[in-house]
Amino acid sequence: MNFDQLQSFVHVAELGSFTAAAERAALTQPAVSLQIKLLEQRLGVRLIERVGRRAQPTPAGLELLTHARRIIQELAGAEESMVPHRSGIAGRVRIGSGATAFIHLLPLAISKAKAKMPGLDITVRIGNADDILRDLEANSLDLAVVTMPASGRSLEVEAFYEDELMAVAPKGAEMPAAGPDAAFMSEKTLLVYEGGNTRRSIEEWMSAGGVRLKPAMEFGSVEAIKELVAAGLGWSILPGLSLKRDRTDFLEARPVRPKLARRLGIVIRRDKHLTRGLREVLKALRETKAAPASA
Amino acid sequence: MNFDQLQSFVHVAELGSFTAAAERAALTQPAVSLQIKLLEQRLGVRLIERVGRRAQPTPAGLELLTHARRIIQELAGAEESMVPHRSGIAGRVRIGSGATAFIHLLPLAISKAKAKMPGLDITVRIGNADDILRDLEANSLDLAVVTMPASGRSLEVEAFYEDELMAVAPKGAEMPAAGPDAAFMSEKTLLVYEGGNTRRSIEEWMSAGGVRLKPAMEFGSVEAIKELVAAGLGWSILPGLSLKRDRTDFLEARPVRPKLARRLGIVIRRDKHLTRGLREVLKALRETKAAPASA
DNA sequence: ACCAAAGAAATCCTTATGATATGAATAAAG
DNA sequence: CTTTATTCATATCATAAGGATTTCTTTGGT
Repeated sequence: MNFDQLQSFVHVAELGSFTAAAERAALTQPAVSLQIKLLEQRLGVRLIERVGRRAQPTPAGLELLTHARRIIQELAGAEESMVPHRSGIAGRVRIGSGATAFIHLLPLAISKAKAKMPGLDITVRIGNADDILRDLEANSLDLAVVTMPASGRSLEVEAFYEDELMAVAPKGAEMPAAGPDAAFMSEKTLLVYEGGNTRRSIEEWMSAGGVRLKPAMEFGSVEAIKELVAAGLGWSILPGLSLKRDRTDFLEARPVRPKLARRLGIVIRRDKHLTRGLREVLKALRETKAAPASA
Repeated sequence: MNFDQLQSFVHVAELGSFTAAAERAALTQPAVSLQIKLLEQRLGVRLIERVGRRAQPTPAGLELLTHARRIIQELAGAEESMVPHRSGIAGRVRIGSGATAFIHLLPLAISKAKAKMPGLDITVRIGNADDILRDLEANSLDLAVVTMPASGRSLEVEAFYEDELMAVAPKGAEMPAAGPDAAFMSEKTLLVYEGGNTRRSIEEWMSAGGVRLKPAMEFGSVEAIKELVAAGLGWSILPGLSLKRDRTDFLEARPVRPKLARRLGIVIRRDKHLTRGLREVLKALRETKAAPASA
């Protein structure tokens, strides 16, 4: 049972002639005869009544005609619906990211990609690196922006942004000009972001400085910590990214000594097919790297 | 663009695997790979994302999936619709009916239709009017015989049989010669058929007579009620149809006053194509109307 | 104007082969 | 002793070549 057979049948029924139907389908007349014959065999029903030189649908043919027309129309609709996808007008990119990277890095990149490709459908999932990477491996995400290192052998990591960690204090607090070191920081009331790679980096940095991290409180939100520090409740060590934009008039920030940075990476599956939308987003991200958070 | 290709695509998308899809279609895996590839080439869109050992539909694929499913379903419908026409004489008519109408009206009509068309395949579904009509609209039934009124804009109703409701009492009970009225009946122990249009008619009839229906017991089977009345457990009001045949020697039956009848209708879909089998059954039914339950 | 038969063309399927990812088992390191 | 790399076996999809089937055209009836 073929589309061609149905199409030919419709033509024959409409035109009342095998020859005319053949002509319209750019076929020879015997080909059409055969198609109808096969269709009739397949369905076990006579579809076209050959009387004299007229070809006329039987009752069964008449009923099939309505079905066939609908099927052909549906088919055209299916084809039609693929056009936006074909021309690269439509697309989808599912991004996973940590909260900080998302807030300060992705909006610009997303808007750039959207400007290039208005039909692009971008979704973002915020989560911790582990979950994000698991989803990436399961291919329920197309792209991730997470703190390195990112494990997983099926994943490809591209260094993307170096985000220096800063000591943060309330405005007016005194801070060593060369930057506070681990010993200095360990004497302050520390509000720390809980969990994640960033937290681990800070712990290692303090260990290297000979002291242990003794957080006074832990929070799940960098934004919350910023507010608390600004209100004078303690010090913190936060990603520079999160300090670029606002609250600078209530906060004192300086790079720690020795320098400590977390490196953000763009992660995709090694075998991921790069759609146009995905390429646009990647390009926009790499451009953002050059001029970060300038918005 | 082939049905097979679409079918394979649907299978791959649903099963998430080329190999599994191949197995289901009784093909080899490369055949399925090729079909998908050709389909993708034809449409100019990537439909299945092959990532790792999993296969999942792209956004374009997801959209095509809905179309493809519909097309395949339409095709099956087309094929199905040819079955009644097949081999001239064979066919199938699916009838839905209430239990009473079925037992006393349909057997005769069915045997008549079968005599005319021995190859005809007739199936009957018993149920309440609502379910039957729903199935009729869904085209999983071809014809229904139910108590009117039958709602449904896509349905065509033909009045078919007037079935007088009779007061039924155990043999020997005294009954007004002109027929019992509502007041009279309300003093008896009443066994009533539960639910349905017939029940509603009786309620209205008693309301019109100034009394309320106070059933002693309700049953789901007219046959059961007949037995109980015959056993002297009470009175009832039943369709005359159900009293024509048997048990007359144990039952006293008389039309109620004022006369009360339920009207049975033949219902088909307005756009239903009349196959020969269906026409035969309709004809047989209309003949039965003239000489009801004489068998 | 449609049907039938035979050869030609195209399509489609299968077998065989290769590449890649996954999962388990094993070895190495903190 | 748990965690992280490495290795190997296995499962999956892609590709290529050969062969079988289908389908079309040509030619000659009815």
